[in-house]
Amino acid sequence: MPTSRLRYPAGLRRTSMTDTDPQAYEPTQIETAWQQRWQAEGSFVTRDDLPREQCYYVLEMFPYPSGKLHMGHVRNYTIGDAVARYQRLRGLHVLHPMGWDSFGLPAEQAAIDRGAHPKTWTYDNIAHMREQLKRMGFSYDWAREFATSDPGYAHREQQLFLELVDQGLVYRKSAIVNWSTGLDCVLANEQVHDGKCWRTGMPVIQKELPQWFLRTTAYAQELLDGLATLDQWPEAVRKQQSDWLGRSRGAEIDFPIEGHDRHLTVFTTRPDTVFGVTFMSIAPDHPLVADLVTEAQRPAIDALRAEIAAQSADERTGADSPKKGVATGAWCINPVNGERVPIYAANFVLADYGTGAVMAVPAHDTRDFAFAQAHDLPIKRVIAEDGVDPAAPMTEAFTAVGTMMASGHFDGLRSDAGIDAVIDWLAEQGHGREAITWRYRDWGVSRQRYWGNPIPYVYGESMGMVPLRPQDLPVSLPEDVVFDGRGNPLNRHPSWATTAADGSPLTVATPAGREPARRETDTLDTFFESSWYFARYTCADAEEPLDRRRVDHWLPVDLYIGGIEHACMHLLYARFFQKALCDLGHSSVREPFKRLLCQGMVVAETYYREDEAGNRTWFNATEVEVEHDERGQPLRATLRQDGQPVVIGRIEKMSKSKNNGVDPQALIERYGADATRLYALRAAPPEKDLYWDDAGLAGDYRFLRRLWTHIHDRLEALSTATSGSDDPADYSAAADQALARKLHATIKRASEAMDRDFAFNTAIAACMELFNALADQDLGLRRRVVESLLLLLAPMTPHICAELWQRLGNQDLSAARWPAYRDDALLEDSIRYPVQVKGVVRGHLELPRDLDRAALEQAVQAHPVITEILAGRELKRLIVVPGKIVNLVV
RNA sequence: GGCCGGGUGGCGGAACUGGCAGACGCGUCGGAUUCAAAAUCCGAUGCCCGCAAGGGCGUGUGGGUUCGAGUCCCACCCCGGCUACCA
Repeated sequence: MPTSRLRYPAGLRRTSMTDTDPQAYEPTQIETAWQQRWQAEGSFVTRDDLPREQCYYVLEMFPYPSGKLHMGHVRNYTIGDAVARYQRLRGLHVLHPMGWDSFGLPAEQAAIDRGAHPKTWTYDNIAHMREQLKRMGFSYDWAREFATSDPGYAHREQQLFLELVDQGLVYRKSAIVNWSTGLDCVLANEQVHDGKCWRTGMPVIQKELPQWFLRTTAYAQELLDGLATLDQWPEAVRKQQSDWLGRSRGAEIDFPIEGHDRHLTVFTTRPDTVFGVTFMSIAPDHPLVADLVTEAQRPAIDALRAEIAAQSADERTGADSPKKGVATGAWCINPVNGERVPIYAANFVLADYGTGAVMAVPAHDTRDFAFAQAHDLPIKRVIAEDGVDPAAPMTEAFTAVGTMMASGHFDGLRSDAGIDAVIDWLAEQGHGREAITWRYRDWGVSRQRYWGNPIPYVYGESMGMVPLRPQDLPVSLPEDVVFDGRGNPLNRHPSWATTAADGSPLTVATPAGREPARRETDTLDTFFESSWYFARYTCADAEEPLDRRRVDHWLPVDLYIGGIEHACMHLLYARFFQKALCDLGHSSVREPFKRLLCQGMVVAETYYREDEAGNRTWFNATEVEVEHDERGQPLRATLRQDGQPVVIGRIEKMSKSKNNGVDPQALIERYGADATRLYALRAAPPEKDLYWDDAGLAGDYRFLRRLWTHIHDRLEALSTATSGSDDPADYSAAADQALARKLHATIKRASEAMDRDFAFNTAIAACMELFNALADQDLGLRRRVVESLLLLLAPMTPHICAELWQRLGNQDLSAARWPAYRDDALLEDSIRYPVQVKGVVRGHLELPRDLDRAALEQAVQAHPVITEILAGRELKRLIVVPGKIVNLVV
């Protein structure tokens, strides 16, 4: 029979008949009651005055208030909450804050689409999502909540911006920028994915504009070095950041230009090949090109430059875009051997990396080799390949280590050692120097948008750009703005840019008095706000941007949880910011996040139909009926509405476009927050993708209800019994001893799973196993086991555990501690050894635990099980591993 | 192309340093209950052969090391993510 999704579980459907039945599991009632109690008692408000070793700071990446919670949030925040509650049970004082990354473009889009003011829209969303978070039972310290668009936060951020200006970390320059055609706005390099805007997917083009930059590259080396200390970060993130920083060491070499008194300076990581240069490549938009080009070549060069200017970033730098080069007609001299080499302008050379010019060594560089072949340029071998005739014609570039040749007095040197030798020699001769180049660029922070934090600068007619004085802050956004989707609304406001806070005309001081001034209308990239919010949580009430004592008390964050998609954006900006904050005197902790957990995506099945044109209509799982064969394999899917088949598509990340999302609100209403949390934690380890399956969630709901019913059916007996000993030795019945041992085994498994890598899934499985083992054992022991289960599950499903704990007659669960286990309590007197023959298990034998190897071997050989297995075969070798296994070799 | 993950039943996933593969959950099948269904409870469930006892095969593929390999080594295939002319 096909199963329908999102069935009402029986316990909920009967509400009208049973809502007075104190025995029924009613998640909504229990959960909201406990949530109100936690709120009223301020259960999760955190102090700042306890010794740091007794404290724990767990943080999840705060959300953009898009309107309502989605499953990704639910998963992320459930993981964080389970950790927070676990650490509290462990006796630690936990800081677990929440807030809102509330500046950003969707608010303006909503204004354009629906006429809602961005501010109203944003704060309405926050109010709704806050209620959803509370309904999930997350244990946040709401006293520290803020939104980054709050005047208080924005004001202090402007103060920090001015401090960064004083520190020399802010500058403005005209630059070629990534311009999103979707947003009408500049993007940072990190926000361009595959040549497209990371938010809208619209093409990104190159445009020249004056821009504000943060000198992030000043910290490039420290950002790279710091990665080595982040040993509790996933290797993948460290690798991505390291690649993004992209440090290369090599040499800058000056090539005199023939007929000019200037040099063409190149950057190379292979100075050992400098004797093999046969041409030069220069970026077409390099400033020297105009001076170099000969009249004959000018039309061709201009054509190449025009082509590049018209290209999008994607077309220009895509891997399979054709490589084009045009001779400039100019030549330069290789300073190491006096050879004359032509200078080409080439589209694959980037003006803003290195020096914007490259020395080309076709014999030892794959791309130069291809270019030389295409343009019929000479290929000159200067590194001999071991075991290969150096005179033989080359069919491909040799890029590995070999022996230097045709390189003057360097001949015979290994090329890897030659790098340093050539750099030293070039420096002596005055032809070059050692150089380090980074792929990482300064962070462009200007955005031509309304709903962002204004950059606190003004422009005077004679004074030019001037930072505001701290006493002139804050710069507040005007409320009366028009949103029509065309450019920056701040720019077109009639008076905001020229009016001071008190309503008078805006002026700026000059040596001769005051002159009219105009405000900067760019606002800050929203990554700016998320670069220091984790520090502000430690002192959300501080008058100053940050209270150093409290920042240093709580930082670094013990565990930071979020998606890996922020590896090179948020996580790198935040690390940069923390270092800058240190140098501004706000902190002395240079790395903000001690341990990082990147949770996987939430994925779900997709269903669709395709029309003749290949357009797909996607259906939500709630609209679809799936049939299985008798093995449980899905056979076909049909749309409920018309009974006609739909295609079962791939499993993909939940998204609007694939219509495979699930609304957490509906799940909470139907199954409760505890069941939803339990599923999010149980169905996959945190760092792996979570496959969404409503039937799985229903199973978790059933587990909770079984737990509830089990205790209630025995409530009178259990609550009047005294919690018994957990020591197997205190029981005589085998079933009691076994249960006591299993209790220790379960606590051990759960504790290790939590401590090692937050493997909630295995911790929960262990709890379910222990629950399944409950039968008619000793009553006191069973009470002990049930109480332990409630404690072990409390981080995951806090409401039901707190409620049952209390109904058993206990004080508040929050005063209790995570149960302890003893290794010696889980050992049995005898061990059931598997007996293998040629690696295949053929039988078992039960032997006392404390036999040593010799005694064990004797016991094994004498055992009838062995004799039977060996019948007719000769034992060649006997392997006995105490405590593990018996293996017979025949 | 480069880098990083990952391939285990019908599905999600277990398996600490090599030691009984498939814990736990879902699904499926059978049974109880029911006028009937839903819900609930009990049982079975890696695949193949067999009435059964039992046997054979099994952790992407092919080799190797070992008494013993999901786990270690070599080669390859497939999937996912990130990155993409960085000199």
